[in-house]
Amino acid sequence: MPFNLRQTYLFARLDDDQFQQVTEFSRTIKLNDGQMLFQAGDAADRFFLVTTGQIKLYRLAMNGNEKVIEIISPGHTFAEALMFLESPGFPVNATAMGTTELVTIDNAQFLTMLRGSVDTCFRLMADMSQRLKLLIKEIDDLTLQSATGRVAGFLWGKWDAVGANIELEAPKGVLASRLSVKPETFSRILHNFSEQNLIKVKGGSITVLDPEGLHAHAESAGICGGSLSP
Amino acid sequence: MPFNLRQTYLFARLDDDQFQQVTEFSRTIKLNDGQMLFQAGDAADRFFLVTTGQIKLYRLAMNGNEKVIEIISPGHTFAEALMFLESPGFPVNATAMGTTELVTIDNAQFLTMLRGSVDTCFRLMADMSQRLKLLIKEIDDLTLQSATGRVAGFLWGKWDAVGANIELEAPKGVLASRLSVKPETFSRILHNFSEQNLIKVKGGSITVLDPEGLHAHAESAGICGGSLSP
DNA sequence: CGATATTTTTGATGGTTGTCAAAGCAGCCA
DNA sequence: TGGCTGCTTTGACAACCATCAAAAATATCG
Repeated sequence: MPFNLRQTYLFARLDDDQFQQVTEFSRTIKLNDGQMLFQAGDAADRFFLVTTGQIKLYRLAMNGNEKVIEIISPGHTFAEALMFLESPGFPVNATAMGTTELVTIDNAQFLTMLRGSVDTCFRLMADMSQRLKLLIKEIDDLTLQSATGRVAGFLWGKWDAVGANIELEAPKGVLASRLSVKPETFSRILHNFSEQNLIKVKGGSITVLDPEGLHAHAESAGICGGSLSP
Repeated sequence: MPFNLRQTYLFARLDDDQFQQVTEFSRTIKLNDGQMLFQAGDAADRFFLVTTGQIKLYRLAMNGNEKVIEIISPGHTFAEALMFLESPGFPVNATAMGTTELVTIDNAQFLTMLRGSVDTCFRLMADMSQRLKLLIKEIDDLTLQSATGRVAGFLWGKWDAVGANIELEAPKGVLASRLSVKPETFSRILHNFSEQNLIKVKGGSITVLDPEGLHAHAESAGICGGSLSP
C-alpha cells in the first residue's frame, strides 16, 4: 500500500481487527490525468482516499460552465459522507488531475464495521461538522464578498498557511473556478494586485509582498460578531 | 413539553432510558420577535430544537449586509453538528422571527449519552450528510445560476412541494436574502414573472400559473450528469 | 528543437444586478 | 380612525463582472 491508511482520521481509531477488515475490503485504483472517476448522479456505493495525485470535484451547469467544489490532495478522503444516505448518488463529478492513485472502500462493508466503533463515528461526525462549517464559510464568501475580495482572501489564507512564497496547487483556470471567478477576471485581479505591489506573480508562483494590504481587500475576511476559526 | 421531542429524528432511536436522560437535561427558552439567541462566534455548548415560531440563521458582512443561511421551522434542530468540534463557536447569528419557543440541550451531556446509541449516531450522520448535500446544491445555485434562475428555482421547488398556492414563509426581504438577491431585485423578478403570466402575486401569497415556464427559467435546476434528489 | 495545442493574458463591450432615492402600502397601536 | 413605522415597490444610474475575440505565453510531443 503506497500510503499509510492507518494514519487517516477515519481509520486511526479502529482496533487492529477492525482495521484488518478495512484493508481486506479496500481496493486501489489508478487514474491518468483528466480521467473521470465518477459522474454526478452515479450510484455512490463506495468512498475514496487519495494516495497520490489530486482529484477535482466539480459541478456542471447545462451551458457547460464548471464550478470546482474542492480539490482533494493525498491523505484525504472524499464522498464518505454519502454512505449514510438512503439512495446516494454522487452530488459532484470527479476527475483526476495528474496521475492519481486512490484507495476505494465499500460503503456497506464499512458501515457494518463502523457499528463496532463509536470512536470512529465521533471522528467522522467531527469531520462532517468541519465540512459543514467550511461550506457555510464558502457560501458566505460567495454572497457577502466580491470576486476581488475572494481572491484576496484566498491569497491571504495561503500566506497565513505557507508563508510569502506560494506555489499554486492547480492551473489558474481551475483555481479561478474554485473561487467562482472567470479565468479572465482572475487574471485581471492578479494583475491589479501586482500593480499595487501587493504580490508578485511569476507563472504559478506568487510572492506575497503586503499581506496586510491583501487582508484589507478581503473586506469581510472575518465575520461580524466573532471569529470563524476555532 | 409543548412539542413531542420523541418524534424528532435525533431522539427517535433512543431507548426509553436514554430519552429520559435527554428530557432531564433539556431546558426550554422563549424568545420574542427579533430577539437574538446567539451571535456568530459565541461559544457553542448546546444545540436547539424549535417548537414554535421560527429561527433565522444568518451571517453579517462588515458593511452590515446580511445573508440568511437558513430559516428553522418547528420540529427541526439546529447547531447540533457543532458539538463534535473541539472549540465550537457558532458560525452564524440566530434571532427569532415571531414569538419563538425552543428546547435547548447541553452538548456535553448529550454526547455522553450518544456514545450509548450507535443508531442515533447513524441518524445524525445521515442528517449531516443531507445537509452537506444541500449546501453543495446551494453553492451550485449561487455560482452556476443567475438571480432570476434562483428565484425561479425556488418557486418551482415550492410548487413541487405544496402545490400552486404558495404562502411565503417569511417577509420578502428575508426570502430575498435567503436567495442571495437584493430586495429590490427580488421584487423586480417577481414582477417580471407576473408580466409573463408565470405567477400571480398578492402580498405574501403567490399562485403558480405556469410551473413549466418557471422550470425553464431555472436553467440548471438539475445538475448535468444526473439528478440531485434521492 | 520546432510545431501544435493549451493556458493565460489583454482589450473592447454589454448585461445583470447592486446602489441610491423616493414613493406607495401595509400593519399597528394610541 | 389617524398617524406612525417598517416593508415593498418603482425608477434612474453606475459598477462589476461576464462574454467575445484575439494575441501572447507556456506546455506538450514527435
